[in-house]
Amino acid sequence: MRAPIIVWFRQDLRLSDNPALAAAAASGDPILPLYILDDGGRAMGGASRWWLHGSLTALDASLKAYGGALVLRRGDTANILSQVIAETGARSVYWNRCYEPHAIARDAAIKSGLTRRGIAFQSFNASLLFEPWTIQNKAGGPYKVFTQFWKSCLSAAAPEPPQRAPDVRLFAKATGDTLAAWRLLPEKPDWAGGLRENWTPGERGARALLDHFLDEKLKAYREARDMPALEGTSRLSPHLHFGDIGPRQIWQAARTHAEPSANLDRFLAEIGWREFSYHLLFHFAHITQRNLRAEFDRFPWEKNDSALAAWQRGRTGYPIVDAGMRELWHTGWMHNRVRMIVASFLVKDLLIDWRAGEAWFWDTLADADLANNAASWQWVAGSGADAAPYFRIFNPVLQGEKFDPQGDYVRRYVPELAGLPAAYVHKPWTAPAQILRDAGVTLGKTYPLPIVDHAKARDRALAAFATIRKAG
DNA sequence: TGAAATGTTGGGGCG
DNA sequence: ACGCCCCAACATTTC
Repeated sequence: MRAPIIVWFRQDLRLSDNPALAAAAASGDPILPLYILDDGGRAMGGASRWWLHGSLTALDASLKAYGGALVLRRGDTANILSQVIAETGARSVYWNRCYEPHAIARDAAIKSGLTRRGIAFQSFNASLLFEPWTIQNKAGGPYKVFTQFWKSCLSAAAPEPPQRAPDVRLFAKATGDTLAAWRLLPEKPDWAGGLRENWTPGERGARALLDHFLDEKLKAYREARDMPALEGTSRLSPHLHFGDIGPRQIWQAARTHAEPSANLDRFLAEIGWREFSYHLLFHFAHITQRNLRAEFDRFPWEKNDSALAAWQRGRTGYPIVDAGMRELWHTGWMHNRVRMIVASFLVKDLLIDWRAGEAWFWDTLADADLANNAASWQWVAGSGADAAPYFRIFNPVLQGEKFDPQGDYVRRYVPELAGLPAAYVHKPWTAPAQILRDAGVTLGKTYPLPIVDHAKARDRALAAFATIRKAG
């Protein structure tokens, strides 16, 4: 028996468009598919763990169809790899690249360890259309402005077409954990009902969602993408995070499915924002912790635990904000337009540090992704690259009325307001007493009064912004 | 990938 | 008929 190749799965939990797996399969050597759960890094949130369970289940099932099985190990990544190499006599390890700072450092250490022991390794790109070091501005540096970045990407060499799932014929075996033993699913209480109703983790679920989006949604994408009551977006973000699907597959499917159009360009540009986040994180690794724009280090954030808690639980008294936060809590996901609204509210109306919002999203989003999360929060806060200027402050009432005109989104996630007519559903405190009574709403009791006055909060935010602008 | 404040314009009411 | 005022409606500027 020939020595096996370990295919180390990470954020590429799929068989198609998986260059590491394809290369291993092409070698003709037996393949040992391995996934390592390493609790050493930033702890995964509950919704992410739920999703990971589903993706690993699906990947294992796909491998079993070929007569293989996914080997699960838990512990320090480098130690696990050493053990598996020793146990199986593997002579090489293939994987697809990750781009988070800790992953880069970890993988560098692993590579030197493998080199020392004479174990071959190869890494591939499965997760990005344009790897961060391949795109640079005229000065040879990283981009800090999205439109320029994306223009540069679009004029660069086109992404490789995705590869089909290889016909894997030969597997190596090794012992491993059962997935159940990892206890990734919530037990007492089982809060994952909303996730199960909304999502099908894994490669097939991702492909079905993509096809549905291209068939039904793309033609109206530009308008519908901002309406949270509609399913106008692809909802692929958690699948992309775990690698149930890769951006090359989305890119190719979208471009072969649809004629060139503003809708298509806009959709691909959203994939571009993901690329931009990875570009930023790679070149400015500190953005997960620190402001990209240093003048924000002086920003007078306020510590306000009760306001933070009200925001987290969807009890701010602003219906569109509360609907978004409850959608997140219930489904592990939030519509993009609403993410911007709730983030603006936290940072600008409550003056709470974006890092508190980033941490909450990290804990609760199924698509929690270091690059996207940090870059997007800094974008909203104004401290990031190509950021919204700080004075661009969303009015939660106007945003609600503009993007959820009938109030359907609010009614879905804030059922205690469901009886209010559209004219008041985004500002219940302005409703006449009789209308509130008819709707069964008692403000301050069945639904909170606004925890801040937006007009005052806006003035306060502008004043806070002025303090860092003058000084710097 | 805003909103509010301020400025401008033009139609209609009215003396 | 004319000038004046009011104020939507729209545009521009500012935060």
